[in-house]
Amino acid sequence: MAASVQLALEQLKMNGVRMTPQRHAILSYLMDSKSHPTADEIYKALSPAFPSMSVATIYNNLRLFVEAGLVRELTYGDDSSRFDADLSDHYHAICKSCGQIVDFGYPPLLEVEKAASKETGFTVQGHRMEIYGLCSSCNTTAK
Amino acid sequence: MAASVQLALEQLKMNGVRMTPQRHAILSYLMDSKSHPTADEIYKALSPAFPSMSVATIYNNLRLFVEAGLVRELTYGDDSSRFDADLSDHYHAICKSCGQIVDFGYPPLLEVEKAASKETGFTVQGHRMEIYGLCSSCNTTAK
DNA sequence: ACGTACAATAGTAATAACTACTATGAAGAA
DNA sequence: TTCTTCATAGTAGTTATTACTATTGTACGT
Repeated sequence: MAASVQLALEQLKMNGVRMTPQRHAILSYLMDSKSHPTADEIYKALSPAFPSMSVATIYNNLRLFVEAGLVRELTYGDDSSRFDADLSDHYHAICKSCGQIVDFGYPPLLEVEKAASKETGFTVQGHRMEIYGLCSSCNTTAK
Repeated sequence: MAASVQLALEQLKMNGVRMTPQRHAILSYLMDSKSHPTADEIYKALSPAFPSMSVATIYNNLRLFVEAGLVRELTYGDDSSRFDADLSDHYHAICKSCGQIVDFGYPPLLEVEKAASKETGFTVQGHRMEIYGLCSSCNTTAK
């Protein structure tokens, strides 16, 4: 885990991006976390270690990571963006009750991309797919 | 088209929802439009006919329609929500350059829902899928 | 090690989408 | 027509995110 953070930062350094403690902390947190945190959650999580860190720094770095292709931004419905540093092929299942996001694997939907390209004339670059429902714990708790 | 607006409003009336000119106009506009407008676009489009209409009214009614299942809310990335009154089974292709949203048909991805349910333990209620890329006109214009 | 250049940070102000609130006005039943 | 109640307009408030600027810190060259 920590190794790939180093690797990612090396890769950034090539483009004139400097390595700062804050940047390192944000990326590490994202890569270690499986919970697809929001900017605010990252802010709160790192506040103890960086009491003077600004929210703007979080946003700046998240945007940087997204532009560098190290992190993916998820815009799920009503509230704030979530961020995912897991670049492997996977999709998300989102609980409508508790908001939890769970990863699941499935072969990429290339068929759909092809069909869409044919029907719309688009040059397809990618797609996004999510499953909505109730997670197992919400399912047993709620009626 | 106009007939189904009437039908929809009849259906709403059963739940104590009144039929107002503004409400009618918003729903008609949505049902006639194929462009998946934002709240602000609807506001601007109806302003000539309803110069005194409030943005709050737009949002109130959109929420009402969404809760009644007459309209679907699309949260595409950075900017504001878009709304779609086409309830038939279809997906969206979104141009990364101009932001245009084009409908395309494809059989519902029930296989994925089943697989996700099996892997995550979710009770699946639905899914969302979009294709991202360049529309045909942006593709020829841009390099 | 030291100095320098320039990117990054902190802090705050600004923006934008959306929601909450309240007094007035209109739908629709009796 | 009259009354009840929901809807609207207008505005103030909230929240996520961005813009801006002075200061700080990184990393490269020496």
